[in-house]
Amino acid sequence: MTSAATKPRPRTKPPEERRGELIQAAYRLFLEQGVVPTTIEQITSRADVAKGTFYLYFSSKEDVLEALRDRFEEELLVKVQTAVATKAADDWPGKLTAWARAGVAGYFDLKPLHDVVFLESRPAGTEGLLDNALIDHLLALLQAGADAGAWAIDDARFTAVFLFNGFHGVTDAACAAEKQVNRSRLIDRLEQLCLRTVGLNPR
Amino acid sequence: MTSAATKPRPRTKPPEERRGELIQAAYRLFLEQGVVPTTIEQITSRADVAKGTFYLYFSSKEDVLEALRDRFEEELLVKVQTAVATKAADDWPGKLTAWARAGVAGYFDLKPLHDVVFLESRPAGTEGLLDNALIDHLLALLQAGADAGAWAIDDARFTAVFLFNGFHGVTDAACAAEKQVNRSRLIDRLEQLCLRTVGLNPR
Amino acid sequence: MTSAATKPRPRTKPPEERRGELIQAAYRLFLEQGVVPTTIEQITSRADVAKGTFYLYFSSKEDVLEALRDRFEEELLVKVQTAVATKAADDWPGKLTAWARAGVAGYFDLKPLHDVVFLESRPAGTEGLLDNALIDHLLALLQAGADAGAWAIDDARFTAVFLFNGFHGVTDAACAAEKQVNRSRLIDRLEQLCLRTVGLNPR
Amino acid sequence: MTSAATKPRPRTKPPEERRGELIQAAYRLFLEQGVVPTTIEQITSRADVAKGTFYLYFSSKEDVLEALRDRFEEELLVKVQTAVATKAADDWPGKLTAWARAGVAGYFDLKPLHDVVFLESRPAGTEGLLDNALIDHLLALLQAGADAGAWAIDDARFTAVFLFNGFHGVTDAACAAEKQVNRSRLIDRLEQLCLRTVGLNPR
DNA sequence: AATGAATGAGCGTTCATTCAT
DNA sequence: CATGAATGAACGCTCATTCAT
Repeated sequence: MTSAATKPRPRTKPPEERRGELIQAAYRLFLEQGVVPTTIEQITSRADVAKGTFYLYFSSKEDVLEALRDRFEEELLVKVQTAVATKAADDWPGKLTAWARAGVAGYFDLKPLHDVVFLESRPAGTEGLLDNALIDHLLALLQAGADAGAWAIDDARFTAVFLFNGFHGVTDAACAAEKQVNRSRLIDRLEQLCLRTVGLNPR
Repeated sequence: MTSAATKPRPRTKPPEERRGELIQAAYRLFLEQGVVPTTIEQITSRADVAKGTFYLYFSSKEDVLEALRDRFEEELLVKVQTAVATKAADDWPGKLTAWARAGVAGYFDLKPLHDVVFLESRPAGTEGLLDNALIDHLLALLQAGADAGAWAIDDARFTAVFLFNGFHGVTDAACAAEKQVNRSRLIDRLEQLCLRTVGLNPR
Repeated sequence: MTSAATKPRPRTKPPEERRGELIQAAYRLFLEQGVVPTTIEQITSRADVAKGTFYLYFSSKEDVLEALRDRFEEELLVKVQTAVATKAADDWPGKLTAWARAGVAGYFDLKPLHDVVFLESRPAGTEGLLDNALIDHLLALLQAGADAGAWAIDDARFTAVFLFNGFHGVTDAACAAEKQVNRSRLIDRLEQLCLRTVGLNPR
Repeated sequence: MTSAATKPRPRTKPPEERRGELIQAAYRLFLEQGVVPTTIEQITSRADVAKGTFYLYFSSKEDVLEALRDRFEEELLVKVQTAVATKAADDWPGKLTAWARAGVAGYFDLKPLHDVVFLESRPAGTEGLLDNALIDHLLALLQAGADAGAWAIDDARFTAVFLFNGFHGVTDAACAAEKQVNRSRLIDRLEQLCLRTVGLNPR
């Protein structure tokens, strides 16, 4: 009974592409209206597929958020890893400050995504711990520096968690201050605190 | 048609009491099943009042959470203030470590409440900044210590935010590690980092 | 436990006064927001009494509307009766046109009340018949005129209903035309139709 | 877990059919119990669909009433137009009385529907004017007759409104008189008044 | 693979009415 | 007479999910 004039849209696409389109549609809607008010129907409509198709790729809205969280972590981790790697192998303070600098820059770049996936929704567990890939990377850095005698820390994981959360807090605070913060001042101060945290007391 | 056995429950109570019972009922349910799955009906049923009565005291579920948030902040602030006040007026490192110690203890005590009101639900704004009463108190402490020449910090607010978030993160992490963590070790390490953060480098 | 500062408002008033205040409060609210959206609470609050007091004077919202309907009918009837009575006993066309003229004027004056009680709510029965006091009065007039040989009508009640509804319709239509209609033209035309209806064909 | 006996009712139907079934279910319920007491749930239950399905086709109960109103107006208009069209082009009194005759017959036939959509609920505006398609049709008829010199009327719209409302009132009154009224007598009298209204004074 | 009509449990919210004080 | 805290039935509406096509 469907009219012959129905446009013969290609009824199929590579799964990865479909999935990506759905994620992108969801992301934009989350940004525009928030996570909770966004309905599956809006997502599929934006992605130009039928409602049922959503469930071919995801099992729920939470599932999409999971995917976005992975994306966030991955992107930020790459930025930080790259920045740290540019430093000389034995320039441990340099590596640490590069970590801070890249972290700040990355957070600012990914702020919208970050807010959607960590503020508006709730992963599952406890909170700061959940940016785990970042913390693990920082942990490895701190441990390596300690092993090399660059600084003295009692418990690398403890320090990593502390440092990461402190960094996270001040960066959030800076973002929250509406007007474009003085980012270089933020980095300066953060660098100082990073160094202090590992027992390197400049000045 | 109502059975003669209908209990003649007192039809009225002091408003503060009713309100308190509703808050308490909601709190317990939030703890047991989480915030989102808890319905107004369950709350009123637990508080042994009719559904409509809820709306005499609150305008929505979010409203109850607000009340719980206020309760959390108030209780924690009192604990911290009290602890800091016990220290000699010029014992700045002592005050700072007392802050950390009381903060940890308080967080452990109030953890369930904390999780309900800050992890499961979302206040409004950005996150760590929102424990504002705590940060403000710490800010005042840092500023006073700096004025007294006890330590050197560039930006008291920045440092307070950093310190608070670092503290928050490690405490959360400790709580998350299911087994009863070694709390004194946590406090020791946190004290060290607090002192380092303000430029006092022990050892 | 109530504070001694509570104003000692006179706790009692003559019943008729209380009742009148409630009716007046309800009427104003019906006008402002419509009948359905107006709650008992708003009415009592406006009348500055407690909710329960309403039920001392009325059994429901419908009950208040009933009272307002009575008021409307009474007021309009008086206007019309008065106008008709000014005419000479044998001036039947004069009486009929006076009826129309006073009816139009009365409707215009009482329009807000009319709309509240006849348009927004529903009396009970069928509609046009319900302005019964008016129709009965018109019926008596038509019958008397017919008996006096002033006009020829087959069925006085039938004619009264027809005339009343025609009159009602054109008056409503005139009111509905936002801008202040030319009321004298309305009356002129209506007079003509009244006379034609009873078989007096002017011109 | 659903019983194996769950009937595999066809999950889909042509939209127009579904819509029609919902309208019909609503209509019957409105008739049986009135508009206000009828709930969406009853409508869907009667139509043998789920509650949510209602909102696929209508946005509210008022929306269904709108549909019923359209149906009423359309049906009555067709009856009247057809009747008028049977008369000779120059038989103006014939056309007018045919209008009245068909109108009465139509009202009697559609009375239940009429009461539901115009008495129990409220369209939006002022009342009698709202049967506009009917009035417009009558207006055209009166105007054409006047242009042809068949009768003399000052203001065709005014006369149409008057006539329509008079007709409506007497028809309602006749319906309201429970016992099957003498319909031919009603029509006779109405015809006479129609003619008088346009200045044709029989006898 | 894709569709989208249909589902229905579930929720928040309102408010007329009661009755112990 | 008057109060107003408490009631609780009732309702409209949403939307994640299913499944026959």
